[in-house]
Amino acid sequence: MSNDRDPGPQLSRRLAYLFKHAFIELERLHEEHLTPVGVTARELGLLLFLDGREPSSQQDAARRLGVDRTTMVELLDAMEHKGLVGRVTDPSDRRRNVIDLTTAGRVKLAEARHASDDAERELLAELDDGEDALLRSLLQRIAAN
Amino acid sequence: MSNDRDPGPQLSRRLAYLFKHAFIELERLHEEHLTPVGVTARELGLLLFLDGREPSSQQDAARRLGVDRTTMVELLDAMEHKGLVGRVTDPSDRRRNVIDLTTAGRVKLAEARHASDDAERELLAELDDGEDALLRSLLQRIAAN
DNA sequence: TATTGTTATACTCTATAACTATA
DNA sequence: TATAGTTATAGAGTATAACAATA
Repeated sequence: MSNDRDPGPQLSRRLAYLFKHAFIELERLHEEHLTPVGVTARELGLLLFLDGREPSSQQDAARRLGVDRTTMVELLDAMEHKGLVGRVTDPSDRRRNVIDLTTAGRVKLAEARHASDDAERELLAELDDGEDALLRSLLQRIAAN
Repeated sequence: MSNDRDPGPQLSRRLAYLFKHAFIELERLHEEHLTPVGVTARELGLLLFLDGREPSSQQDAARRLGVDRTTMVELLDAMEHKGLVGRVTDPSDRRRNVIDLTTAGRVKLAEARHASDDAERELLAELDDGEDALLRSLLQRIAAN
């Protein structure tokens, strides 16, 4: 009996299989490259979201990142504990917490972004620069619809 | 406050975001198109795996589909109950179950494959045929490495 | 009355451990 | 002793419900 993981051509040529494979593999590469930096992929997502943007409430951030607000609480707890973000109650609406990047958060973001770039390059190692750009533009058009 | 789900350009141009979006959206489209057919995406995966292939043991199928053997038990329970697959104890090793597609399973596979084709077309609606083929070949090269 | 952040609880999905029958 | 299938249990991850503070 073969020990292989190949599910055969009927399945492995399906778009769902191909996207799942790329997604899972890129997640694995991100974990590999981000662990030494000390942030998770989701934390990098929030850092990228916060960078170069108006300060945002927790719920706005949660909505835009596609997590619910209870998950956002723990995510921010961890990041605040690491000193990457700060929570400040909005003076104009004291129910809201405004989230902002700390200086340490910006430094960590730069590191994490480089780690993510490495993960992307590793996934696309077989593609040349033109193919890399082409893939991104096709994916962006899919996401835009 | 905007009600949008846009996480901003810093994140939405990242490869991880783009792949995740395509993957999630295609999953959603599959659920939409497969529900009327009466199979799940994972069941379609197993049908595709079994089609045109030597009969396979449960564990071999599980390994190749990337699920563990306990999950395979419930998956096969459901499919056997629907009459799509049969379990036959292997005469040469009575510990093993050989899984085979029933006639009803082959009919259902054809329906489900069409539904999946529809889901793929809907995801790639913005792309022309050449771009569709290009995307698939790029993804296949990524998966092959 | 509605909304934000929070906490506690429930649910879903998958993995782990343990059992049986076969080898 | 080891492996295939099965079942029961545990764990991670996420969503739902309920609560206090504020609007």
